[in-house]
Amino acid sequence: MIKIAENTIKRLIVYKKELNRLKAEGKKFIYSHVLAALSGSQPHLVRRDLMAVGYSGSPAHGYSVKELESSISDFLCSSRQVKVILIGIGNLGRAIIDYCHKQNPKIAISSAFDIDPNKINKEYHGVYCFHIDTARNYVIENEIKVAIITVPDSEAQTIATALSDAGIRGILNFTPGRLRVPENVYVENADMMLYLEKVIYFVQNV
Amino acid sequence: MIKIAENTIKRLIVYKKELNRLKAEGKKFIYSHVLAALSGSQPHLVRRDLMAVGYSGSPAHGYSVKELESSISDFLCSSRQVKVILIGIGNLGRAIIDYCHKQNPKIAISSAFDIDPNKINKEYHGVYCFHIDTARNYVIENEIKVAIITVPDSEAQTIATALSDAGIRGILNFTPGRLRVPENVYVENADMMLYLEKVIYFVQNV
DNA sequence: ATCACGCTGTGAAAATAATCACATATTATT
DNA sequence: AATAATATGTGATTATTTTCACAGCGTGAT
Repeated sequence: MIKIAENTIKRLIVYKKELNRLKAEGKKFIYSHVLAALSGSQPHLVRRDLMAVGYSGSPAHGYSVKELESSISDFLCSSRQVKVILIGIGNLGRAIIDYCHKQNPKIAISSAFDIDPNKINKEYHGVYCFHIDTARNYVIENEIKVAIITVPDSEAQTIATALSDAGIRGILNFTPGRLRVPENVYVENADMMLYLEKVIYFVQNV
Repeated sequence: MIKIAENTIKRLIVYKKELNRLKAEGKKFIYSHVLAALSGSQPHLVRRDLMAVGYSGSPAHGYSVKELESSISDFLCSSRQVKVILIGIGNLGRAIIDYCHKQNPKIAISSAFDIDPNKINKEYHGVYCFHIDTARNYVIENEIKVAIITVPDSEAQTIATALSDAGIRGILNFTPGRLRVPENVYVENADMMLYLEKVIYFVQNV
């Protein structure tokens, strides 16, 4: 497989999101410069990025919204549906369940896990919560590949290790600490404080 | 001012976080290769990034943890303390207030705003919540420069426009939509669904 | 006092990413 | 049917970012 730049992936995900919106609005075709404007990108870059996807538009109408959306969607994620688990039913965990629920039908949070007995055996926006100790088996039995970690900092490494042992392949980590995981586990750190610091930097310095 | 790459900024923020942890652990000195390992970076890149900050280490001991932390901190954010407001007391808003509270003493969420009467005039982790219509005046009177938006999608653009008019300079947007704001307002989009899609891509394709 | 070691700081090189520029294609118009 | 207008797709170019490589320095050992 040809190597695709990480930035290209990030932009493709944004294009896809915009295309979905356009599709819902009933728009049929879109030009690279319009998609660029909607996505905070550049027309040249949109076309360059789409080379990776392999979808071709028409000089007359631009890209078919529906076809391009489905091409990018297939490129980014070949499976029909991806099952994800979430560890840690705090405010953040609940926000994510709610959000995912309405946002992307291709991604389903199939179960949640927590250590607090008050949270276990309840449903949150349709997602059932089990005891955290059962997560390991759940991952094995259901061949879960991706987990979202929204537990308190102190628990993060323990659960990351357990999940890695059970065969998880990707973690979205909302914890501020850096997780030590095997080489073959991809970790994306989403430390919200860091985003805030970035905003503050650009406000003060640009 | 010399232009600093956005990636450099992101890494510096991570270095700072790690240095803070090391400081708390009582570590006095650190080498570039250790800091790199802790931050998911490379020794060369650490040294290159630190050129922007202008702090010099010693070949014998590496960098003084305390001094380097404070140099990066000053570089990223010169003010003693930054006041930030948060719009939208949902699960996500509460999670952020809680998190910010314990994470970074230099950044303070000075007030929160919501439209729901049940949430107004209450405190959340010590942050008082006002009616959303008062946000505009609050920004003007307190010279607030940075806002966090965690309202439902449909409200985001309205509040972003109001805040921009009131003189906000940076927005951390947790809403999936792209905000239209004046040129001089910096927007950082933190769409959690996008991070999740990124993880899924790398799990399936790398 | 001298030497060896291992680090930092940085110019230079390599790799990567973004932009340009234009040949090509498609449609609407005359 | 020919022409004009406009957008795509991509080789070439430029800009940016990362990595390399090594001089120079400070420390501890001999």
